[in-house]
Amino acid sequence: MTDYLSGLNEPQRQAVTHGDGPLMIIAGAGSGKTRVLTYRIAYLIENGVDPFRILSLTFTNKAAGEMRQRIEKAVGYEARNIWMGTFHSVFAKILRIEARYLGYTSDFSIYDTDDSKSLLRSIIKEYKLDDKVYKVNVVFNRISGAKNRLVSADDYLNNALIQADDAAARMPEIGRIFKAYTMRCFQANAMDFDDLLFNTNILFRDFLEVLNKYQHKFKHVMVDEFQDTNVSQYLITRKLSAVHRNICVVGDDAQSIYAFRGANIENILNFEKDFPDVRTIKLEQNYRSTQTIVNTANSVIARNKAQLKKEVFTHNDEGTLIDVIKANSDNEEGRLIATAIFEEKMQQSLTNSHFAILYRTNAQSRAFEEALRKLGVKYRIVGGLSFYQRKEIKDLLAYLRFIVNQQDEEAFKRIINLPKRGIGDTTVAKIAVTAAEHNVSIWQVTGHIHQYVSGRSTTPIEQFATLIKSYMLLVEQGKDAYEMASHVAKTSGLLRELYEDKTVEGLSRYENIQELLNAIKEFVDNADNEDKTLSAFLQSVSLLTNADEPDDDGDTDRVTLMTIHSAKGLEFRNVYIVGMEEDLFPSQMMLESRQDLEEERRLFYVAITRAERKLTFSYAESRYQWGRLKMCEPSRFLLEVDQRYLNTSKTTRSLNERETSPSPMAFLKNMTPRSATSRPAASSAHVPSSDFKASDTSTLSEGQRVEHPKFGFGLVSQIDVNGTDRKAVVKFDTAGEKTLLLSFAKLRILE
DNA sequence: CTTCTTTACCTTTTT
DNA sequence: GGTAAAGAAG
Repeated sequence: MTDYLSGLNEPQRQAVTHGDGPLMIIAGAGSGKTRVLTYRIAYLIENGVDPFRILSLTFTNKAAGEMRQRIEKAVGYEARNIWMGTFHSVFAKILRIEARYLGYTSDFSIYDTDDSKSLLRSIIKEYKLDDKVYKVNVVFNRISGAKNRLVSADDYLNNALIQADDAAARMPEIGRIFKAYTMRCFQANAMDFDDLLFNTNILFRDFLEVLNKYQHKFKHVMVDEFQDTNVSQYLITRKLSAVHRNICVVGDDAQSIYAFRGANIENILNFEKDFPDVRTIKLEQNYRSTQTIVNTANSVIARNKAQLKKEVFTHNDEGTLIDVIKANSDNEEGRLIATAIFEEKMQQSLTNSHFAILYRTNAQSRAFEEALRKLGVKYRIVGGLSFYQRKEIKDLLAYLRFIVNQQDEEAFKRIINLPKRGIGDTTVAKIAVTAAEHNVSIWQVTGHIHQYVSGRSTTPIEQFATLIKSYMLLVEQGKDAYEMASHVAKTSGLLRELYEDKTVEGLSRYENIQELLNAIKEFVDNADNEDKTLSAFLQSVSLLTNADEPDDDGDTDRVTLMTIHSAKGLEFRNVYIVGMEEDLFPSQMMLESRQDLEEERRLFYVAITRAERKLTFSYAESRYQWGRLKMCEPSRFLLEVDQRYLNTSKTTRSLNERETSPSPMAFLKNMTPRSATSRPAASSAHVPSSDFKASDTSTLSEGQRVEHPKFGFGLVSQIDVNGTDRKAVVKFDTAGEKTLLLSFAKLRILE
């Protein structure tokens, strides 16, 4: 028996040593899931399974990398040979090998979401459809959703139900757009994120010899975060494991937070149908958190109806109560949290990396960044506008993409006039039309422009084509990714343009390009990467997840700021869940569009269970949104927590209200989220809210004096009309220079 | 064709 | 408030 097994509890040990046959592990939060998965792979290798024949699918590349390291510790360098990565990266790799079966070349481009939307925008325009009706985001989501259910463009068009749906939504042309989009991607030798999975399914469906090859190759298939896989992903793994039937899935239905992108909890139920001989093991003991945290999490998730039976418990100590912090504004919330972290760090002698601030949306990070910076606390932000989404980075990458794949329409559009060559939109459109008319590629037209078009702009176009050809020649001569990238940066004029820009942004862009070049150098120097071509680099870079961002320097002792979604799978000693306000968390959009409070609640559950020792909730009463102040109510989730576990004494600290304010507990109990009319009485010093009657504000105009139940008297300085949404900008006497944007309903006209 | 100005939309979450 | 598309002017 291997020695690492001794540290495991019984269900963990069973999961690790389970031999052949399907296995499902339902792993509660903090139950040592990663450990089990790691040991299980190590165990298989020790028992003679060839690492080459293990496929392990994880949620982020980083998770894969860490797991690989841990396995390496147990079984040695052989761990390098395991097929490990995200669904997208592993199947992109397979598609690259088998591209020709699908009519692609192995140099196919991967369109990110921006590319996809840009292409959709073009198509909607070309079809002369109203882009107010056909909103790119909506169209994109419809198409993406279809592909994740393995519905092709033709299926989509032939499906009466879907067509009726689209007609009802007054977007009957989505099917046609879908079809055109698919064709354009194919012509561009490009796949979007969904295509990587969709096309893998097609590959395995239509080319049995290919399916066979991989079915026999992978003796063991493991899927982590199984609750977040969609149908398309599930079918791939099911097919791959059909021969050996050694499929091991690990998941927790309580942590399913990606239904919005097609993840399907049903997969867990289907799994038992598809593999009737499955062995199911539940890991229910939490090793991560205090009893208070575990119990809090349980009290929250217990409200959900859709869930599997599971009893998460811990033998850890009770721990401290959960602090609840109330702030006047988002900025104050930032200051209070930053201060709390600073003090806690000093008192408990902790390091920055013990702390994480988790929020619902990326936009919330700003206030915390500012406050932490002022206190001199180092932090890192995961996600948000990632490095690879910055303009200058995408520009250089577009050059590289086009050099590798001249069919890449989106890359072409990006670089044809960058730096400025005097080639405008009209010319680009002319090229596109000409290409379509003659049924040739854009590159064919660009490369032989005089054959197709005559005009003044032919000279710069010829120069552009010559430039690209010179780059292509270098690739053929075997230059690696780094040599190519630095050569292109220098000779294309991109770097020069940024160098000449002496503004702060220009400087930072210049540095970003340098940083990208460093990253490429690292890629080339990394011995693990056998293929050092530009093409290989591009494939790897387009599938980085936002958890995969390189740390900007060696200083890893930083407070972590990120969305709850990004925090999945991580743990921190102290966790601050901030922005606990109705309409923010739970998100208004989620409630409106999908009416799915349960997924938001699972998200809350995930956030809570990230904490090991100490948890803090905070919310603000007002928040800047689109540059204007907006009033907020505490989240209903604060009421869903078993109140015994909360310490609300800190909610008073920030109150700049009168002595008459109620105790924080009373405040929490009285509040009724989502009903704007019944604010707690005591928060209005001027008018008890029960007496407050809004007057008819249809005649509200600038310069009028008004009264608000909470803020008292003020002067309307401006009327803000945004579509049907009319709001008043009111300057309040009490709030000093504060100007608030308020809906009419809460205002009473005086005089 | 470029540059400057105006307008609209935006904020869920991510591969 | 910040971006990106559209409009106006040179």
